[in-house]
Amino acid sequence: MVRAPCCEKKGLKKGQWTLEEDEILTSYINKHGHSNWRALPKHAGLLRCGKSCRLRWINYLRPDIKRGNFTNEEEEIIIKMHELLGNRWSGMAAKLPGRTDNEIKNVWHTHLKKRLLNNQPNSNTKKRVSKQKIKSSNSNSNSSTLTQSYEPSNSPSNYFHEIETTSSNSTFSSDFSSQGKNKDNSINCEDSFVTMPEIDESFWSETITDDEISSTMPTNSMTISNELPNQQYPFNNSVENFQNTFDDGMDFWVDVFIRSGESTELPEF
DNA sequence: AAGGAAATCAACCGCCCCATG
DNA sequence: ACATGGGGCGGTTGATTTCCT
Repeated sequence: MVRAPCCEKKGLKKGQWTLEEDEILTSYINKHGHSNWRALPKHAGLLRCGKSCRLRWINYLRPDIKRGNFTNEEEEIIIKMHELLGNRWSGMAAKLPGRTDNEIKNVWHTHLKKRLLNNQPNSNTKKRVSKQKIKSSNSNSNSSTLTQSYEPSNSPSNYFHEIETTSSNSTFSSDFSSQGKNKDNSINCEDSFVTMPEIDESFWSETITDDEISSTMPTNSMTISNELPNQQYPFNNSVENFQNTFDDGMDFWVDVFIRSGESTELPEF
């Protein structure tokens, strides 16, 4: 049986979004939400496929999107999560607030993969400066709704504070093939753990300078200084919070991985 | 300065999973 | 149990930008 195309192909616009389209979509979603992507373009008056609208919103128009170059720490996180999850871009995006799976995927394919192949510790040495594309009719000029300047965020690694790298002896299966969809939280993890809090938007709002980053973040280490204030590491050991935090299997494995720090005993895929 | 090569990234495509009837 | 529709995901493409000679 052949499935019907997701949307009527005829008469639908493709390619770059215009500022006007962006505004229409943003306005509509702000007003009505996006309960039905397929019906959305019709109701909003857009000549776009519902999927295209969804993608545009998720990857670009969403208010919580974080633009700009990835920090070294974010790249390190991506590399490490890729070791754990493979090409589970959405899983990685879930742990990098403000970043989209598409963006992570692009970063991986453009320079992280090459960096690993070349065994380079830092890709920024040759990384091109990301500039907003200037197109006459292009939505990329929609700075009215999006923050174009990138502020170096507070370190995500702060949340991985004091991870015991020797605690990698957690007894878990190496089968990750179904973790993404696994809703069963009854995974037994009796070894040492800490609660990984959800990273809220305020996490990204604080800015630090590059110098601060470099002084608190050794290039090749996920461990950061103990001298930073405690509130930067909102961990506690509550089992209750632990259970609430791990809403799905993916979160669990990501956090197990993160806690394991530099462990070399990663599962193979 | 010009032109080609390489890199980047937004967007599309098609498949898969899940919810629903 | 099965069919169907919708959402989500990962792979890929192609336009654009930047670098290099």
